[in-house]
Amino acid sequence: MGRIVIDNITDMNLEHVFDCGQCFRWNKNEENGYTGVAGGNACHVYLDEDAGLLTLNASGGDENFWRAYFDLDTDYGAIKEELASREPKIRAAEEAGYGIRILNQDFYEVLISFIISQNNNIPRIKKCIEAICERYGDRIDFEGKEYYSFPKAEVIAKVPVDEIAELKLGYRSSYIVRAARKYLEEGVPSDAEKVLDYYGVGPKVANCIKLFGLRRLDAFPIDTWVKKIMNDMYGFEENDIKGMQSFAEERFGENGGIAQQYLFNYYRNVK
DNA sequence: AGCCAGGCCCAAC
DNA sequence: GTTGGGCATGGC
Repeated sequence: MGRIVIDNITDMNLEHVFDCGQCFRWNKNEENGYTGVAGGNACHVYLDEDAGLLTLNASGGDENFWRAYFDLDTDYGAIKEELASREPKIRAAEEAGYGIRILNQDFYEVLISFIISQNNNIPRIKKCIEAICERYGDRIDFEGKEYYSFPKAEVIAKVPVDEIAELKLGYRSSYIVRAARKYLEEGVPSDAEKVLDYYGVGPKVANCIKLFGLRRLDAFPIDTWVKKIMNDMYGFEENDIKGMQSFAEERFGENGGIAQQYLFNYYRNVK
């Protein structure tokens, strides 16, 4: 598909985009960029922040696809100002995580990925997802190397649970197959609250799916890290999930999910 | 070695 | 409606 160069890029930093826990299939490459797979396309991406140039070298996907995927038409500078005006203490987290953008990912890929994420750590989540892709995804040959798409729901839905369990997914194996089947029947939910109807999806994973898979930017996922943050920064007891949710609603509002990404990045990668 | 990880299900209160 | 044990696996 060749190279795509997009100019006028501001408020973007690849490390922060890919290392804030929203996606699992992008890794640093040897040319100071990142390589990953999205929408069935393998892609190398590079950013010259000073020049404001984003360069993509992908096996597929046109500029419109990648522009949407990387959320290039959202003004994050304005969002950061709005959040900080309502809750000044977030400024430090915004600065530490400058250039985070909420990717527009495929709902079903997000659904399966965050089912895998539960009670799991990020390095192992990435390994589990790559294992599923290599085993059940479509091979993508690109520049002499092999990549794999995220497997279609049609494929996963037919896999016996004990077979997919060979990939060391633990008790999540059955959740995954059941989720693929449900998604095949129902498609992308029209009501975001319905993600909770998936077996194996609880409040935290549901909020991740809403935020990353349905672009519900107000969704505020509370995991073990955010509990620590909310305790440290705002004095909440670690089991006071309701208090934290309503605080996020009131203080961060429609951009609560973006605020959460800054905070999550801040505590995992800085503090 | 032992605690913990982007938690959830289910039974028992 | 809330609370706590159990859960597969491996990173650190």
